[in-house]
Amino acid sequence: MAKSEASGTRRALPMAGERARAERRDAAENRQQVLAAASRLFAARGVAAVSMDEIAREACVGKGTLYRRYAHKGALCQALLDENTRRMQAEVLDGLRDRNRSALDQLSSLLARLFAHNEENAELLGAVSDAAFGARRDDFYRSAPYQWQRLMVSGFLRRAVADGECCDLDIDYLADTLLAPLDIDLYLFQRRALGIEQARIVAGAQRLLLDGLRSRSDNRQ
Amino acid sequence: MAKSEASGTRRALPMAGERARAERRDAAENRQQVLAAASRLFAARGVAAVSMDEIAREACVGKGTLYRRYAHKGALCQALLDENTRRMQAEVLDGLRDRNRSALDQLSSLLARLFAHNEENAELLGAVSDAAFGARRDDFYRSAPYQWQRLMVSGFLRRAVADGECCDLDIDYLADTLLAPLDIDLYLFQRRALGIEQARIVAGAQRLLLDGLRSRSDNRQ
DNA sequence: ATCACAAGTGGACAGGAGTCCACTCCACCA
DNA sequence: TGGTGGAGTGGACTCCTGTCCACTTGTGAT
Repeated sequence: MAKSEASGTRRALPMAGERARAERRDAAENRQQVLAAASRLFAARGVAAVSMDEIAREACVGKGTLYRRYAHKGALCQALLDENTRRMQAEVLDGLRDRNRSALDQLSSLLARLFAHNEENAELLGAVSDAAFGARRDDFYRSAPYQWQRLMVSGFLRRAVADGECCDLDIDYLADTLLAPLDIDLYLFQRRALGIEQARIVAGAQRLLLDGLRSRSDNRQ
Repeated sequence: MAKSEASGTRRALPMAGERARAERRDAAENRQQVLAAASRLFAARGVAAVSMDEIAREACVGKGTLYRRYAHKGALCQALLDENTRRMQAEVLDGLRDRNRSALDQLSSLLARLFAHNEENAELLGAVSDAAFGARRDDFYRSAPYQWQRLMVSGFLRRAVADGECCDLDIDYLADTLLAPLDIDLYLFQRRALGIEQARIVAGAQRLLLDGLRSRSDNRQ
């Protein structure tokens, strides 16, 4: 439940070249309190039913403190997702070692892993999406987890073109477009409202997208 | 600005088999007031900057009245979009007359027309999307305009399979998935943040999706 | 014309998000 | 070891959404 950034270390910005001061001890404690409280309340009553006020109260912290750390509920949910996100990323990176697989094959696996991530973290991902509106419309697309996905996809695409698996592609456009079917709102609609099982979704997406990318001799225009 | 449902007719539910009473004259007037006020304020200051309170005030109507008609700001925006939506639908239906074009060709045109619709109505579509969160998560996917799009797409897919343009497809899954790249948040990100022009988006989507659908002899699994 | 009642009205209210800012406290430096 | 500046704190406050409900009005039936 505690994210690794917060547990153990006291550094706020572990990046290279930091001028940042150490995170204060009380601040670090409060950060823990907040994440623990949120995770407790969410588990008990569901993300949607818990207000930021309540989280602050449960964490014995003022609202200002809560908002200083997490600009909105979506950011807090991102933080709670952090551990799962890292695990997923590590798994994907692990699969990358197998140099025998073609770029498109690996892209196909990535998609499967990302759909699984959707399935496993549906509620928090939904909350993240809920918070992205108005001025925050593209917060999601600018977020680190999404940009990581985008980076992976465009890497695969570049390699696929280099290896002659595809004729040339508009990679900058496609990177985001290939990820579009993963949209959590769409995914939840297909899973829950239409009752389509995860495996069918993954298979459908892989077939559509991979066939759409693959080189073909009779490629018009 | 006034939607046709409200202008001229006084019937609230023009469906067959209606037991519904006529819409009261005062109610009809207020409906007009509300739409006019909203359209005025939105034009002046942007959708996001206008609150429901203000719209009610500007329309000389109580908040209760406003909410009776439009459950939330998103629904109001849908209503304002109505006229444009109808026009777009009529155009698409018109293009359907040309019986010489293959189903996939027509699907391709549909996509182009839908992207244009996105472009022309970006702000209101964004507001509709903003309102769809939490319990309203899939309001968008259940809305009449979206269901119409879905219907068109699955119709084309069915015809494409029947005509042998595609080998068999998971139409129920694909109908929504083909529409995923039209997601207004994604579209706005690509247009504004990435600076990709509309034509490039349309071309990219058409190529990816249509090639993904088309029958191919070396089609694995 | 008049009546009964459903439809329509509007403002008070509840509750949540997010801001603001005067105040506290601690990590670092000299 | 003490002083200090900036990070951290918390709660009052604003603004907004959406609900509720007592009241009003128009409509179709008689």
